[in-house]
Amino acid sequence: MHIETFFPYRLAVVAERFSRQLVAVYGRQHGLSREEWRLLFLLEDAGSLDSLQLSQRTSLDKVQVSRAATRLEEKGLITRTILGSDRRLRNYAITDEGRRLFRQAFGDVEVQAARILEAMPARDRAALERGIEALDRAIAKATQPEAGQDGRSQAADPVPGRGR
Amino acid sequence: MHIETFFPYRLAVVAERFSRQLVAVYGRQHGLSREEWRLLFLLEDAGSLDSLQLSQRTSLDKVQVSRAATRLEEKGLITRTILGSDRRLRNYAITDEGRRLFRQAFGDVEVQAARILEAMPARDRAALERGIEALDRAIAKATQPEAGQDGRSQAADPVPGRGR
DNA sequence: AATGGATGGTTTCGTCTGAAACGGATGCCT
DNA sequence: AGGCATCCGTTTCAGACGAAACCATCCATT
Repeated sequence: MHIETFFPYRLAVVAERFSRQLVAVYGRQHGLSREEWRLLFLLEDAGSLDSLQLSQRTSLDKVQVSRAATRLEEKGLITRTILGSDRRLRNYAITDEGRRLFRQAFGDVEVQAARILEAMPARDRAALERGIEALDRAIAKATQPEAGQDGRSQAADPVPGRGR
Repeated sequence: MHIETFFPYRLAVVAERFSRQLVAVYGRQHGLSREEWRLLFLLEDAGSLDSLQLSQRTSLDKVQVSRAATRLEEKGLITRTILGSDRRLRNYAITDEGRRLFRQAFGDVEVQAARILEAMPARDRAALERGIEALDRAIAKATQPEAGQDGRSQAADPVPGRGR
């Protein structure tokens, strides 16, 4: 078996290479870490989110959110307030400055992403999008085998769910 | 723009989720880091490689190789010798113990990968493979030709071309 | 052969990361 | 109300990482 043809390796390498092209933009050029970028992305879209909503919509765990939010707050890009209804929770909101920075960074990232994706034939691009969505579903399916109705429950659970 | 529909985000999240399913096997279960895993993979295939051949065939940089090789040597899974022909170079070879461990880990990883990929309809799987290969080519295409406009030829390609 | 520049591997440094520990806050149960 | 388990966010700690500095070796030129 050659590693170059082992699909999981190909996927990981290509995905990382693509990601690096974008990190080069929002990271090096606009000074955001990956987590900060994602958090700003969510907040620019929603304006304001509490931590429960946030954890539902990100692939970030609570530690990552906490650290990214600290840095974003220090930079004045978001505000973080304790919720009155449940003082364990936080409400995150994007500031004008944060919105301004994000929009600029997002524009640049979009350009870079488009530059790469438009170098693909349209059919390949469609195949990629289709394949990624299907893979996502397959992971969910293979990871949580029960799914209720058809009763074909796979035997022992070999990999405890990713505790996020 | 919702982050959930931003393609670069989708790709990164899904690829990482897939990767985690495999790291859970060769990592948690067999005690290998990602870099150790890749190095063993190459060496099990080739038996023995010098560092030049190795850098052509991996996405690992020299620091990662050095560190992973140190750990693998400590564990007795590979040997590392200085080449007589050029004493700057190293020759890496897999040991019997390394081969044994890798084969076991590889079997387990393959099962886990197949469990997920076989949960996809065959056509989606084909689309995914096609899309990934095309994306790889598109990244190469969109990043290489930038040397022309820039005046300063900034040769240093961070990812040396994958020989093929 | 000696010098200077290039090449390859290792080490160092500051930062980041994940897992676990921690501490505040809430809801449940008696 | 008082315990007690649970839930959240933050902090801690040890290990991992990337970039740059560093050291050894080779090669080209003289």
